[in-house]
Formats: sequence, C-alpha cells, structure tokens
Amino acid sequence: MPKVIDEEKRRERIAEAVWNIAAEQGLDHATIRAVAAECDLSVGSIQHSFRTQEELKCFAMELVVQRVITRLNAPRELPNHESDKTIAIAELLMETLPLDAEREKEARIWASFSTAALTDEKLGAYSRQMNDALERFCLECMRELNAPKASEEDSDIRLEATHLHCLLDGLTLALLIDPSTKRRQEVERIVRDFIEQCARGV
Amino acid sequence: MPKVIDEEKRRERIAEAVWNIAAEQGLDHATIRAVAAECDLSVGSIQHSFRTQEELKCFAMELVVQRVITRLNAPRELPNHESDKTIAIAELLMETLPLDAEREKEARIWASFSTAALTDEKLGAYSRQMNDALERFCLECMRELNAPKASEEDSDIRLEATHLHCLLDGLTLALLIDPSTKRRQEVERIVRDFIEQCARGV
DNA sequence: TGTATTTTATTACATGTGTATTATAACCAA
DNA sequence: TTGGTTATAATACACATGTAATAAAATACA
Repeated sequence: MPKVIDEEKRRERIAEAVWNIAAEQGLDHATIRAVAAECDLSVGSIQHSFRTQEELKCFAMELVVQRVITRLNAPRELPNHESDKTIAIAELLMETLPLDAEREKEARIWASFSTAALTDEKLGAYSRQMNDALERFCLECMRELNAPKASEEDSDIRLEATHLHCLLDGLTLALLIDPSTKRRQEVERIVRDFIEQCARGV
Repeated sequence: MPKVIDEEKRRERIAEAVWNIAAEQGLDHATIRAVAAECDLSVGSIQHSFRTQEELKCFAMELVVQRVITRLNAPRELPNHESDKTIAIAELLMETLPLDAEREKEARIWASFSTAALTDEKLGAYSRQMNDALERFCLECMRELNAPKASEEDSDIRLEATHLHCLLDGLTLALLIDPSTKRRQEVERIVRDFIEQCARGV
C-alpha cells in the first residue's frame, strides 16, 4: 500500500496558493511553477492532484464560492429590539466588505477570479453562483428589516435587495482602489445610512 | 524624408486592438503578436510605436480614461422643469451603464484594466483617475438634483455622490455577469428610484 | 532619378509555460 | 524484511512570448 495523504486537504492547500498569487500578482501569474513554489510542493505533486491548470483554476474558484456561501449561510441570531437589529444588520453587511486586511485580500482574490470569469465560460458559472448567494443574503437582510412593517410588496423588497447587493459590490471595488481610512469611514457611513433608510421604510 | 504617418493615430489604432482583445479574451491575451494580428500590423510596427509591452498597456489604459473623461465632461443642457430634470439626470447616469452592446464592451474593457491595476502599480494611477472623474460626475448630478432645495449639507451631498458612484459600479458588474433583459430592467428601475428619492430629498 | 531616412517585415534568441515522461523515494501490508 | 503501490521529484519537450537585431520596402526631397 502507498503513502496515504488527505487528498482533499492537499487540493485545498494548492488552491490557497493560487489565491495568494492571485491576490498579490493577479490570477495570470498563477502558473504551475509559481503555485508549486508558493505551497512548497514540486510541479509533479501539483500535477498529481490536478491533471491540468484549467482544472486547478476551476477548483480554486469553486472553493472560494463554497467558503463564502458557507459563511453567508452560517446561523446567526439577531437582536429582537428593532433599532439594535438595524445596527446588527448593518454590521453584518459590513463584514462582507474589505474593511480590514483579511477581507481586502479576499476581495482581491474574488476580483481577479470574477474578472477572469468574464472571458472564461468555465468560470462564469461560479461567478453567477456567488452573485446569487450574495443576492439571497441581501434579500434576507431586507426581509428582516421590513419584517415588523410588512408594508412593502415582495417585488419592491427584491429590488431593494438587488440595490443593496450592487451597492456592496461597488463599495468593495471603491475600497480596493482606495483603502484609505477616510474612504473606509465614508463606506461605513453609506451602509449605515442606507440600512437605516430601509428600516424606516422610506 | 521618410514616409510620414500620423503617429498618434497609429498608437490609438494599436491601443484599440488591445481593447478588443481585452474585452473578448481578457487583458492577459493581449500579447504583442495577438495585438499585431488584431490591427493588421506586423510585430515590428508595433515595436516602432511602443518600445515595450508595458508602455503599450499603459497607453491603452490611459486612452480609455481620457475618452471616458472627455465624454463625462461634454457640455450638456438639462431641462429647467424640475421633474423633467430628474428624469434627464437618471438617463444621463444610465448612459454610463452597460445597457447596450457598445457600453457592455466598454465595461468589459474597463473591468479587465481596473482589475489588472490592482496588482500593477503603473496602472493604478489611471484607475484612481477614472474613479475621481466618475465621482465628480456623480457629485455634479447630485448638486443639480439638490439645487432647488439647497437644504442639505455639502458633506451629505458628497456622501450621496459616493453612494451613487459605488452603486453605478456595482450595477455595471451585475450587468456584466447577467446581461438579461430582466436584469437590465431591474437596473433601470433601481437607478430611477434612487434618483427620484434623492430629488425628493429624503 | 537618386538617396537619405524612416517605416515595415522577418528572423533570431533567451526565457517562461503547460504538460508528458521517467525515475526515485516513501509507505503500508504481507 | 520485502514487494507493490503510490506520491514526489526531476527532466524533457514543444510551444508561446517579449524583445533585439537585421533586412527590406517605401517615401519625400535634392
């Protein structure tokens, strides 16, 4: 019998090396050799886990989507008190933004993959999956905000969820381009104001 | 005396070839040879106009910024009547979105360049220039909307302009990922609602 | 027309890249 | 220990790429 390794863990370790390179140098720098060096493996070992580079890139992107979706679906409990809940939701949403170094790295990873997905049909599906998940998450948040009133049409809430979702994407981009403290404060203020406005049901 | 060509036009023609490839296959596919083929020139001609590939990419990105800024700064006249003006501004803003094939291509070009700018310091400056220009444009729009009231603080208007700007970026991304008619209609509705809300000064 | 000068085209070359191949090393069961 | 199986490593190879070098063509003025 051969040496036995946890093949799934190995694949994830390699995928994370792709992430690092994508965040720091762009996805196109994630060559087999660069990835091998990044995760301290030989080219042969990478090839053992992934037959082709395309397979590796797909897996690396799929894993991003998986992890983010898992996090978005994590069980949460929101405060009962209405104004506390509003604040909690705003903070929940801000956790998706690159307001600290770790999230910034994630956002850079995602930016490189989703741009690649625009011209790579194989990756496009993951892009759409992520989009759907974020939209659902925003929709849940909006439902929570509107729950006590139940005054709005469902289609209106869906539209506001899409608005929120796109706003978050745009804020993410803005923070990647300008991660200054000033910008971060503006972004936090925008999210809070928007959520409060939604809660007031304007 | 040598053959005389319009060197500036030539450079722009080459840059536009880079754009085409970036939109269709991604910026990393814009190799010297691919660009030469795209604009029906030899590799030597490209080299005559651009010493290195880096120089070419910078020029190509700079030209995008230049053209967009020129368009944003184009003189416009808005209707005097208030509600007409609101509608006009909404339509003005929607012209920046990839709601038709031509704008979609532009957005894809910009997406590939701005993502590359995240990991390429040389390109980062253009990214920030474009951002500033869009933000100024949004600010002008917000000022127009708020002109008749003059009730808001300037800092609030600036924040709303940033909100608008980020929203537009996010909507652009959403349309690139899903350019369906349904999505387009949602996007148009979101812009109109948001602008109306701003006009009402909520 | 001839020629100087620049544009264009071709080629060459070093390096990077994906991947197949091969050889070695590591491991578990008998 | 030994044998068989698999993981790892190293190498080979065809091809793409950026760029330099060189040759050829084209043009405006004398």
